[in-house]
Amino acid sequence: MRRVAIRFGMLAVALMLLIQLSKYSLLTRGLRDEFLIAFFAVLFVGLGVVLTKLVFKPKTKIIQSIRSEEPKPDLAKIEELGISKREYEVLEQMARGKSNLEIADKLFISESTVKTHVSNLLVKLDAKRRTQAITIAKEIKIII
Amino acid sequence: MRRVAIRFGMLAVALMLLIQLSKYSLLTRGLRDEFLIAFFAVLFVGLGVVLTKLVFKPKTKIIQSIRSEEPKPDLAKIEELGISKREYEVLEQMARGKSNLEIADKLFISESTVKTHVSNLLVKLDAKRRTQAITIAKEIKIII
DNA sequence: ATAAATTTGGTACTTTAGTATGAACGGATG
DNA sequence: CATCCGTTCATACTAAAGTACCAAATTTAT
Repeated sequence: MRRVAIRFGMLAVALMLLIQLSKYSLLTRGLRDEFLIAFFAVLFVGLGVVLTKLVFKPKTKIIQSIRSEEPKPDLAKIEELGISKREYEVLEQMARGKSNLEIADKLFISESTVKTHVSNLLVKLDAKRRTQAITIAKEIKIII
Repeated sequence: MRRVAIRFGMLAVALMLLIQLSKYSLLTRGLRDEFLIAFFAVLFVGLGVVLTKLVFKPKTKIIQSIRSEEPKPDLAKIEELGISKREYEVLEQMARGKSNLEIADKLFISESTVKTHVSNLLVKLDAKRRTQAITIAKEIKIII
């Protein structure tokens, strides 16, 4: 990346030197206006490069912003489907591979209640099985 | 790639033209040295900025490279766990919310065979349920 | 070619998952 | 205050998932 700038600078210098050589002999005179300008040209181009790199350097933030696009559950769609808080909690545990009994223990409710919630979720997500409910929920981004 | 070369060529030509202009231009004749230097300083700094932005612009490619990090099933881990091709096919269908019968129909085998494959997968993935197998498989990145 | 692993399939069984239905409780709302 | 909604739970049932054990055909490797 940086090499490109360096190479360009070196090439510019070499180019201008060739121009000078083609027109005048280096031996006849010392430094001349063209050479001075060329020197400053390269110098300030390099300065511009460094400045730009300093100003536009936050690449990590760009990456972060890209990555932070996904971890957002679509709250609007959750409401749209009429999924309640408790149902959503069950859905989250379900998506983590928990059984009905395990979910019941974690949420301090009976397995019957979990079954009710799961059944409601299947209807609301238009799924036949819990595995399908999970894939659908991830597709419509109501869970991550 | 080719564009960079073309732009470089064009910029080199522009640079030389500016050198020539500084020598013979009617516009710059009456101006003093300090002003001239300042003018070129700003000009070339701007040139450096433009150049850098052109050279370092491939943001889309960076994004692609970031995104292309994930869609790679860890083939090494699949072998490590001793998961066969057929078992992996079953795992893929399973992760898409398919039932054993649906998987059987899709892979042209009996439901019994699917059950065998699923059971083997549960052992190899150290899971108690298919939902857990899916989450584990995604965690260790053998499926996307 | 023989051994080893994969793939396939079956039967019989246990365990989860899911459905249907009913009921009770509390909070919010008009 | 009556009603709707969400949450809770139970029973009884059907369906699907998963286990265990066995067996044969096929592929792959040695």
